[in-house]
Amino acid sequence: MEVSKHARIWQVVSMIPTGKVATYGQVARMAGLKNHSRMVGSVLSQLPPHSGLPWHRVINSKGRISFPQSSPQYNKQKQLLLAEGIKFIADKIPLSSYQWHAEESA
DNA sequence: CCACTGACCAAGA
DNA sequence: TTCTTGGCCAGTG
Repeated sequence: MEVSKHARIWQVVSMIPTGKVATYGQVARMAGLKNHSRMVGSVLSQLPPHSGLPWHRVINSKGRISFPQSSPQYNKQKQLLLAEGIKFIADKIPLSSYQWHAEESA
C-alpha cells in the first residue's frame, strides 16, 4: 500500500532525536521526497496542536528558525530548542547541532 | 487550465 | 553576509 507523503514526513520528523535538529530539505530527502522541502513546511503548518510531533526540531538550510523573529512562533520554537540543550549563536544553530547525518538510517 | 502562495533551497552578485 | 533570482511542487480558488 502507498503511505501518504503526509504520513512519511510525519514519520521522519518523529525520528529526530532530542537535542538534534534537521532541515526541511533533509526531512524531505529522508522521506523519499527529494524536492519537496516546501511540503514539509506545509505539513507542519497544518499540524494539530496535540500531535506530539517534535516540529520544533525542523529548521531551514541556513540553520535558522523559519519564522519572523517578531512572531510568537519564533520564540516558542527557540524556547523548546533551548530546553533540549540546543545552542544558538546570533540566532543561528551551529552545524554540530543539526549534524544528524544519519540520513541513511531510514 | 491559470495564477498565486508557501514553516524551502542553491547559486550569484 | 545580505539580497535577488530561478527552481521546486503540492494546495487553493
